[in-house]
Amino acid sequence: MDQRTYNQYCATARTLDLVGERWTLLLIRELLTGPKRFGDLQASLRGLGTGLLSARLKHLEQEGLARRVTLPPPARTPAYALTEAGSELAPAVLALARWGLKWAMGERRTTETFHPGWAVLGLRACFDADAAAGLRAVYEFRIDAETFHTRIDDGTIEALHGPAQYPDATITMNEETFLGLTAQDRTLAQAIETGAASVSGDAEALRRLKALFRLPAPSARTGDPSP
Amino acid sequence: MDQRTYNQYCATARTLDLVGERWTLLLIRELLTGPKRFGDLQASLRGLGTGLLSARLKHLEQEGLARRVTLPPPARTPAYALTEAGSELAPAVLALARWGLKWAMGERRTTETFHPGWAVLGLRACFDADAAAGLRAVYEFRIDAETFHTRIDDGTIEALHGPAQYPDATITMNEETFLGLTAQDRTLAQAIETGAASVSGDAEALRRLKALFRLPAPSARTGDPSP
DNA sequence: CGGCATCCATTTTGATACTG
DNA sequence: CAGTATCAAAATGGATGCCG
Repeated sequence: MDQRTYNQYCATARTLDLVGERWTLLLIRELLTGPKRFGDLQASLRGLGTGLLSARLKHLEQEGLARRVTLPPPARTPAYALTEAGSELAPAVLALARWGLKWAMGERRTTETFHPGWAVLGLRACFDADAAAGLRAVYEFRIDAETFHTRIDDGTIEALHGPAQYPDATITMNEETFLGLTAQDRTLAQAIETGAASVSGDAEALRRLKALFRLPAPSARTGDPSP
Repeated sequence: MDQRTYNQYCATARTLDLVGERWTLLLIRELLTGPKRFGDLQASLRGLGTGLLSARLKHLEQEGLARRVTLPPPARTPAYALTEAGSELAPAVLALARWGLKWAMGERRTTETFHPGWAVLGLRACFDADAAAGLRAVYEFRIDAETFHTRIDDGTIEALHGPAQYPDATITMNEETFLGLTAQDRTLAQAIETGAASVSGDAEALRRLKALFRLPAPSARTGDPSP
């Protein structure tokens, strides 16, 4: 919010003054998985027009949360990346995502768009650091046309859009199968058995994969008091 | 957002559909420190009109995040409290607050309002669980007319508006002194020395107090790339 | 493709007046 | 107090059209 500030000397309000406007946190969600071009951003955010996208990006740039970069060769096209300050919004975005996974997901509505790329952040949201103790591995996921990867290093995780340079293991499936996994309709093992998913690469890394990410058990929101 | 949904099958977007509208997260911030009456909420949120406040509360109620309660005797007046689902937004709100403490606070602007009550959540945001190992104590804070307290129990913290029933220690100061502490202009020890703050109660609890809360070092937002 | 400018219908909001 | 009703101002969404 630019002119429309909350005018509160409060850390939460000051933060929301910067990133609380419509679309802004979703824009940051997109950028948290790596630099994106203007068109990619717009394609991911149906309903956000070019004018508003442009204004939001300018605002983030002005406030030191994002900056324009030129993608390395051979792309050389302009893109947007988060600054350090912007990247550090990850804990907040992940907390919102975790809440949503538990309290707000349910069935996919027919009007809703979906991009496998959104699951990249889901990996971070569901990552179980304890389960990754002593593990060092790079996994590459290929869901339909989208590729992303995650680098686990002993309790830390990095999850980015795009292919990995040297993946230890690769997991491939289509979008429908992938949605089935996130909805916990079936497990990865089951998907592999039926041929809906395929894996390749380091056997040990693949064996440890399933323990790394823990989806919260979905709950229904009721009028019950807080415990 | 009611009609205006992002229409994305994504946990972050679904969450923001529920709580991403203007004022909503600040409303939840208020309720995270205990039930509040309609008038209290409006007083804390300058600029939020009665109409919008009413609409937001209705929306939160409808979505199972808050509910109307009747305050226990002798008050008996209607108020609003969070449900379990609403309370679990605390990690997200605290993450936004932590980000703001590091990247967005700086000087207080002359137009900005301030309520000591906002610091209640700050206590949770800055709480260092490790430093609280083996500690069990209730602290009561009195800043001008506002009173709040925090109950520490071996790595867990609860922070609520209002007085504590059996505080182990009490800390008293005025708003200006309190702001000086949060701005790290001086320490609590210094404030006590100059008589700006006073403490009473269990000496051991007071001795451990200063280690419990760690304010992040403020940083400036620049265009630097994320590391 | 990457972006800005413009126009316009619809929503959201802010501010204030008003009622039980 | 706790809200409802009302209205003007601002933000948004969608559709272009334009330019490098």
